[in-house]
Amino acid sequence: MGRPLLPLISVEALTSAALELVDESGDFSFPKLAKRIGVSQSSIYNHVSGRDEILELLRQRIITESPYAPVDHSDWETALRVLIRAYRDAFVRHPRLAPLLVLQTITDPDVIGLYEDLAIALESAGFSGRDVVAGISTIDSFALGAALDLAAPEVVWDPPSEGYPTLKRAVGNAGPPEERGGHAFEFGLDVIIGGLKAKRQV
Amino acid sequence: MGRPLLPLISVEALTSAALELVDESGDFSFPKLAKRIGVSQSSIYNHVSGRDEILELLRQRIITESPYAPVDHSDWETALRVLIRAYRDAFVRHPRLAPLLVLQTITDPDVIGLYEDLAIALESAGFSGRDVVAGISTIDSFALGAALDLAAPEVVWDPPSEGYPTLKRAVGNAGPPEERGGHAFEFGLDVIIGGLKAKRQV
DNA sequence: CCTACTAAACGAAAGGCTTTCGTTTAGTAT
DNA sequence: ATACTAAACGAAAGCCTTTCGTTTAGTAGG
Repeated sequence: MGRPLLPLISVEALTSAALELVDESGDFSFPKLAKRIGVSQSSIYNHVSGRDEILELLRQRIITESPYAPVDHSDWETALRVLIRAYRDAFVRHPRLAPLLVLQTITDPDVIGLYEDLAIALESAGFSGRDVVAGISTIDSFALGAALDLAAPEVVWDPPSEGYPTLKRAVGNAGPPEERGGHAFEFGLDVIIGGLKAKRQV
Repeated sequence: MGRPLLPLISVEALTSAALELVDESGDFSFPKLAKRIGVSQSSIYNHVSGRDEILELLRQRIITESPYAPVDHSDWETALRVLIRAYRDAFVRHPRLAPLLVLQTITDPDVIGLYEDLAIALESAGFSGRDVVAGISTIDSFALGAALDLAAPEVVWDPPSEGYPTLKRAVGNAGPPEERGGHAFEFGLDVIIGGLKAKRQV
């Protein structure tokens, strides 16, 4: 077939198709990606270096899809809330992407920029030295975990028939699944902010 | 070859070999597993149903490998600290296992028992209704994130050469990598406990 | 004791995946 | 005009998980 008059593939189209596949089936592959765009598998390698690069493109796509307003670092609490919420919101629309990005090293500047803002907010909260990194780590764990929860809402919340009375009662009172994730996030956000406030004063 | 006089494969040996492979290379596969035990790939299916079952066996193995003492639920703060630490300790010896278990539905009763204990501790802390589930969710996110951090210590902490001054300064002050994970966990644990304390009084 | 049945090994192969390589053709620059 | 690069293709290598039929060892029933 040789080179076509107009390129059949673009990085943007590739990213969009991959995101669609992930939203629909929880994963993507080169055969399926190629089929959806209407090209052959091998042609994709003319535009990206491989699977990992596509994963990083997906991360960048969803992060830039839900931008956050410039944060005012004089109010560290509000700043932190905005940043953590932005991180989580990125995954709300594409929950099944979260598990795929866990194993992946972050290279996207937009994402690292978010970490930079987190570091600034923690410093203006009064933390310094290794506590800043520890704080980022804690926030990162929480936000990633919240995103994973969205992808697998049924994991823990359906205990076996025998035993576990307290857990079962709690789940029974937790309300519908859609609401649960949202409330859990708000609750956890309050816990993190409250905990940082308390620790700051020590 | 037919059936041997003594079985060549046991579920325990299978689990041990898979755990070794994960510790060494971050993953396992049927060909490598079979080679290590000295049998053929297909024979493994006489003992387990497939890959997912092996993953659940691995989860159970590391959880039961680091048991926690029975918790005294009259002291909810200590109880929570013990439980969260137990969860995290399970992954300290096998950090590369964490990413593999993320996508996996939890079926192991020992693990669900840990969630039951978490629910009891949160109730005795004064939480009720959907806040109990939200609290478990928050703790779960944090513990899982901490385990993932152990597996990928370099993930975030290597920003590009240009920009990101605050993040870079923080990383520079964070000390050696081995120490970093430990300190981050202790910091986060304090944040979570402190945040729960503060929220309880509202 | 003979006969069925189950358990546990095997090899072969189906069908998935990522990636590489050589080939062909279109555009671009010297 | 000639070389070089870009972007498509098919074919294939080399992984992976899982299934299937075959062979043989042990076990239970008559």
